Amino acid sequence: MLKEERLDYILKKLQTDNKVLQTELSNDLQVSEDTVRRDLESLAQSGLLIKVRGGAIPHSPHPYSFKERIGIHEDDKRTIAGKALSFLHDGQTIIMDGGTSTYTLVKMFPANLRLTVITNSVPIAMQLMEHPSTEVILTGGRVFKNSQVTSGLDTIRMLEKFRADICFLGVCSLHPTAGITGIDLGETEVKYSMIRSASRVMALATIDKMGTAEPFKVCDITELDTIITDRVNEEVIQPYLNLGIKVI
Amino acid sequence: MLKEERLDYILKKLQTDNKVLQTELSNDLQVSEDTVRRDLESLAQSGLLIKVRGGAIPHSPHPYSFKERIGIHEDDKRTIAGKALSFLHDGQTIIMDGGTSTYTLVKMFPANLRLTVITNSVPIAMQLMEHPSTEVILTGGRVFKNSQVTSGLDTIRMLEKFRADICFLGVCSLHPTAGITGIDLGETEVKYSMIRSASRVMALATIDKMGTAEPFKVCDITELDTIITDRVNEEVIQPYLNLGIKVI
DNA sequence: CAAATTATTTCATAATATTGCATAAAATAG
DNA sequence: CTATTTTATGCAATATTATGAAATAATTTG
Repeated sequence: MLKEERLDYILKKLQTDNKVLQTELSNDLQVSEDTVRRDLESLAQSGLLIKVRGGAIPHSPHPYSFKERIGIHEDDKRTIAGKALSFLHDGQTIIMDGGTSTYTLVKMFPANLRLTVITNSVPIAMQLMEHPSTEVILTGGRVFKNSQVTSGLDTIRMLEKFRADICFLGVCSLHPTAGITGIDLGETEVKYSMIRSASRVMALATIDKMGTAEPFKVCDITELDTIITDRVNEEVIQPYLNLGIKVI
Repeated sequence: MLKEERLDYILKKLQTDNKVLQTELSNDLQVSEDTVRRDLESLAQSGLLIKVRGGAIPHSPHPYSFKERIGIHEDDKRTIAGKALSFLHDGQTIIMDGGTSTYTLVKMFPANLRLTVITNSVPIAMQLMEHPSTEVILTGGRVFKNSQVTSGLDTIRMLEKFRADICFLGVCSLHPTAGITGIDLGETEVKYSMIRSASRVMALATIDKMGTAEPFKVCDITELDTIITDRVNEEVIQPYLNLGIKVI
């Protein structure tokens, strides 16, 4: 195995897991930990990652402040993203909302999937730069630093020009009667615009976000076609099913 | 077996396997490893693959992309960025073109600098996410993966709405009579639009880009106010000074 | 056509680079 | 503070690369 292959593997793993452990890598790659350490060192030298005791973490601390929630909910998000993947097919046009769930989904895109992705998320656009076969359209506008998405009139105007097959919404809060709600007025307006521009709307939400509400309303819950969540809890999801929304 | 046949075989194998090993090739082709090494060397010379210890790996999917260019001429770019910094003051609105020079400049922004930055570069927007006091406006549009910028009509329309104090242009080629030129029509159009939306235009260019030209024209050289370069070579810069352009 | 030139390839050998191991130093957790 | 884990260092084993000489093949030239 070439050294470059190892480096590649490490970077890919870092990309999906948001961290790498030397012991794990030593196992995966079948080389000594010394070699792994030296590999990490050289990657750190080129600024591709940050070496920490016992392993390494990605260089660009993305919004979804990796350092703070290392690994937390990461598995749940991958579960959700895995379910969402099954709805994606070559040739579709997809609107991708910002957020950690959608970001995880994008990271899991198979290399041969050929999509057109419309997004207002800077990290998602950045991520798709690596993807060989997606067409990326970024909506313009003012960039919000905490959520790392563009928003405002420009964003909304641009979204209005598209007609997508599916909109994947990263939702903050979901409630059977309060609907979909968020903590920022500008962002909720953009989300609503995304919903209007897509034939089907799928919300990605970990189970703990269901049944909660925030100050600003995006839309009624009935605007959703499907809710994709990590664990399907009968009790929690029944109200949504009653409204004719699929929950998987 | 002809040398060309061997080279062909190597490239095909590289395509399917994503790597080649010298030992393997030596076996497959029934020639010594020395010969294989020389073959790989010549292929690497023509930029068809990247030679690494023990074999070779393919060129990254988008050749000469932003990612590969980053790091080359890094010192020169920092010199240029350092000079450019002196023109920046709190409260200004700046248009930042894409490119590695402008990216380096953005990375060097002092933490307390309070700017409004309008850019079509995804990595620059991403970088400024870390910056505490800049306002970032990203122009929308289709994202080009090589240069990692948005371009197209949406980008141009959005740029038209702004009036910036300075436009920092990352130029491909500069020539006293041919003007500023680039290798992609869409991108040159966007650059022109940036120039029109700013009061002063400053080009960031390493000295080796001066006196060269590419197929698509951005604008006449006289549209520039200032050229910021790494080494001020009297002979090279004289034609620009004669046209009333400052060179520093 | 044959000799001479040139290019290509192999082999032998020396120089370099990589890797894993042993051990000591340092950092971390309990 | 001590036990444990991780990191750093030197070193030996191995693998890879570079170099020059010799052998071979291809091409040119008279």
